[in-house]
Amino acid sequence: MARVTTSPTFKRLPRAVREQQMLDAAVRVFSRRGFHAASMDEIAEDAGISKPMVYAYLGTKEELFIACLHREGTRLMEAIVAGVGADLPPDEQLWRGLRAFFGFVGAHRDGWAVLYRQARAQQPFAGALSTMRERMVEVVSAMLVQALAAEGREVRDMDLQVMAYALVGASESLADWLADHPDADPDKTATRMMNFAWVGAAHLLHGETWHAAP
Amino acid sequence: MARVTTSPTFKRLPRAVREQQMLDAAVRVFSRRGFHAASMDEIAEDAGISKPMVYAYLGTKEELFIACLHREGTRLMEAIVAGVGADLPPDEQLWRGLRAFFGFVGAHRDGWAVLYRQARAQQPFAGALSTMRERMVEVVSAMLVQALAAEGREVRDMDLQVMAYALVGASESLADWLADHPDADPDKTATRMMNFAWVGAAHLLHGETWHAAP
DNA sequence: GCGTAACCTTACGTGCGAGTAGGTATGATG
DNA sequence: CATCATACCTACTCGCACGTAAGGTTACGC
Repeated sequence: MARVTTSPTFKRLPRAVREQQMLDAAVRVFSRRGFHAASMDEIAEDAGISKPMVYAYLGTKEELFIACLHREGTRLMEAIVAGVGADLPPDEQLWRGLRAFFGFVGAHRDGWAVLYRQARAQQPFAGALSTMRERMVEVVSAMLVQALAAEGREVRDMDLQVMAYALVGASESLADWLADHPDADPDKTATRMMNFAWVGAAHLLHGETWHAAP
Repeated sequence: MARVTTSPTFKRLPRAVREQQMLDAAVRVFSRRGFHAASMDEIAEDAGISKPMVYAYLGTKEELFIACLHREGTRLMEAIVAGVGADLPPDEQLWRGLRAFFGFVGAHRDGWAVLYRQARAQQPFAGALSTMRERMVEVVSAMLVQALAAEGREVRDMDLQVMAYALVGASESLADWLADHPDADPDKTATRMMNFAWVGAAHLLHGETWHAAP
């Protein structure tokens, strides 16, 4: 033991910085290996640090994963709410929301999308994720309610909820597709989603098409 | 060693039967634990058999999982193609397809849905699953092409593919929802999906509604 | 009735990876 | 310069679960 320490090629860094580096590494490794197959050793190595540091700063493997989930989730939410204005017409709101969403996923392909896939499958995290999804469904539902109010119509709560769920689900699916196709264009994907969701298949087939305002 | 064998409460069974029991158990355990957290011991115990039997009949853990995936996937596909007639009008085709799909998921809640979630997340199986998904997208695409031909229209291949993808994705999402809500009714879910997919949000909001033929 | 093949078991070997013990450098503060 | 906290490391322990060796027991054909 007591080997001469490796030449101090890398400087010491304050905790906050290292934590971010670790989270970056963790997201990378979790996304390419999956939660269980990812080893703490690999994460530590990828972060350019040794394992006990990870335990010291971010705690156990589960806690680390939760931290990843939390950071990425927050970023996504912020990206979306930053894009969508509150008192715009519903189609414009939806369009901006989708645009922000797919833009974000496109910029964080391997990071976010696969992390999402992970959380959905692994038992302990399903809860944490579904909370986030609930929030998105809430947002979409609210939007739909607003649109309905403007029309003077009403729809049963359940139907609305499920519709919002379908919308969110379809978006997640296309996000997966986007994450797997590096050449695909986020904006184009958003436009396609918009057409599917807003105009509807039947009217799409009749030639009706929604498009972004010029 | 050489303990007196446990009283032969359970008879010896032919291979084919035991294999099915093992697959049943495997689906149950994989779905409630996730691939990695599931142990071969637990699967064996759940099947009422000892571990080496599982290895003898179905092979390694990965192979076992693939076998589950294969059986469930085949069943689903059969359920769907059995339901949908080839030369019906497109909306009727879609409706029957959705009905069959949600009916199947409703009947195999914990089994199929969670298994699907697993395969999507775990590295080695993503391929096997995506093959199946491709087939479904193919089917849906073909249906859309047929519908378009009837209208004398044309759409770029890419757009069509992505639309089919969105449709399949939205369905999978609602299937997840269905799997998590034991009280929900599969047919009702199918109807909601049909409304979302066929009529489109915009026209739904204007009061237009698709419904099953009486 | 007796061999042979299929069915089924208990009881391991083994490797990998989560988590930890205990110690070393380095910078800030008096 | 002492001293204290923070950053960081090497080198372990330990349990879990995959996969297997080696052997028992029932059925069935001849």
